[in-house]
Amino acid sequence: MKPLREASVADTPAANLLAAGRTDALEPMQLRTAAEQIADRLTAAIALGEFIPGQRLPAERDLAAMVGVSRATIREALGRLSSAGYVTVKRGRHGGAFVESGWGATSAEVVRRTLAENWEHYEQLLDFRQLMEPLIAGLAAARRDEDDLLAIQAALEAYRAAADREASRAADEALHVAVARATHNSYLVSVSSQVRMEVSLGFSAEPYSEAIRARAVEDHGELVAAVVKGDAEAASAISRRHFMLTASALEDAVRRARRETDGSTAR
Amino acid sequence: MKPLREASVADTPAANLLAAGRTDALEPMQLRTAAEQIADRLTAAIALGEFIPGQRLPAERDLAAMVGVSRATIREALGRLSSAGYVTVKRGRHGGAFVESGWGATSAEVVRRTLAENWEHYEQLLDFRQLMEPLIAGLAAARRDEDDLLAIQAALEAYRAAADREASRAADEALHVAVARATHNSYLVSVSSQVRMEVSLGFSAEPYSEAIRARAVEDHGELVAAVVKGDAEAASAISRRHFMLTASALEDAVRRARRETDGSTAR
DNA sequence: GTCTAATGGCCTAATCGTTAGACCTTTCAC
DNA sequence: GTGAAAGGTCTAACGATTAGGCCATTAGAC
Repeated sequence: MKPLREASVADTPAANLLAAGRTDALEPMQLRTAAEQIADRLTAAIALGEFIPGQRLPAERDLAAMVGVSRATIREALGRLSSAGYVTVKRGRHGGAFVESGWGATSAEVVRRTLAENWEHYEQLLDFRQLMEPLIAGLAAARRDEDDLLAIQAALEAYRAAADREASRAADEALHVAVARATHNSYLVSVSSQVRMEVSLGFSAEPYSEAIRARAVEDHGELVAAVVKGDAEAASAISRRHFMLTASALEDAVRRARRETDGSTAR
Repeated sequence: MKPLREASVADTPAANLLAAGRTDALEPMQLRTAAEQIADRLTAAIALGEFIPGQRLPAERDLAAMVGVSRATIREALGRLSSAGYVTVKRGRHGGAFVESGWGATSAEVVRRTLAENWEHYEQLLDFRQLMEPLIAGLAAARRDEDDLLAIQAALEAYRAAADREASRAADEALHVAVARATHNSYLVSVSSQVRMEVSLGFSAEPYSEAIRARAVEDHGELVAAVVKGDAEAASAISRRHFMLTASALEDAVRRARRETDGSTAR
């Protein structure tokens, strides 16, 4: 059987860092081949907007050199991305693996089912994000130096200028990385980045509309202002408010999706 | 050359979750064999006190069955633990791999050098711990239910009853796990556990004395009381104080060690 | 229109980690 | 002493990975 969980969206990279419910030292090991791990990395990179839709990944031979692995392995990994619908591959000169937009070959249906199945997991993920991000924002305000401010303000400008949804997401990621870096603690940078990745992979369609974006632009402006002023309290509060909003939007969306799914399928 | 970093203490399992400075998707991959991963897991389990010194690990054939891997692979992993000095292996009936006490075949000298080399890393680790633990304590106080309280109080009793240093560490771990569980967020449980593991592996000799233990017993008592009362503020404050103390003790110890090392070797 | 360079697609031989299983050796409890 | 429970060792087979070469397709340069 196994109609779902074949190459589903949240499947590939879920077994990742922070993985809730972890490695109790004597649990069966899940052997992961190099190709799988590379596929996970690339998926994560796409999810985090390091490659935006329409963009071409490096050539297979270049990827192989960069990652330090043979071309055959890279091809295996790309094959997975391709059959999961994240990229499409074209041949010939200037061919390559191009990031799909819409994320959607592996349609929303699968996403919805996966999400509904792991709902408790995602509740905890959102909860965790709402705890960490205000902490990070407050700390960034307290610790930022001149270089941090420059990076943050540049990222904010880029966010304001972002034209479409995809550019917006990439800029959002960059901004949050810049803020996290301002804490001068690499653990926080790492944790926040991984949380964003999991959120992005889990909820492959984060709610987006002109209204939401307008709101986000405003929030980000306020957040950056607080960080610039060095007002930790304010930065923390703004961050908390911001993520409460987006989280409840997500929760609404999922609840709606869940109702549909429960209606159409048994179990 | 390469006199250090051969099988040094912090070496094996450092490339782990939370790993500060992580996977930028196109960085060279570090292929890790199953044996390496299992060795890391076992090392972590020992570091976290899941196996205490003198205790015997399960028989190779049993480990193989438990982890879901062949005996040859288990032997490879145990070989690493053994040559790193974490366990010693005895043959014959009732033989097996026994956890070393003192942690010390891989003597303090190596530890000191490794620590001094990665000092910025450990500063960030301690910083991170001082941020996360108060958050966890406060949240535990706010969210704990009856079951959590039972578990926490049992762990506290066990800690009070712990006879020697090793038992004390195992009980400490259990108590902190119980508190983290009370947050009802598996990400927090996971993060705090991993931080404790890294601290334990990095500073293989956490300061210990009757005075320190007495202080810890007191702190833990107060912390648990605050959690029981549901007083998040107090729990958070106590936790902050507690970890500030232990962190500065660690920093002192390392500074002292560093001075020695700098005196004896020319970088 | 033809050529050419850059790209993906495909094949092969060799290496290495892993498996399953058998058998040997050591040690201790009875 | 004997037997059972452990670690120690060997082998044949498999699968993932590598290094390298060659083919097929395509876009741009001329």
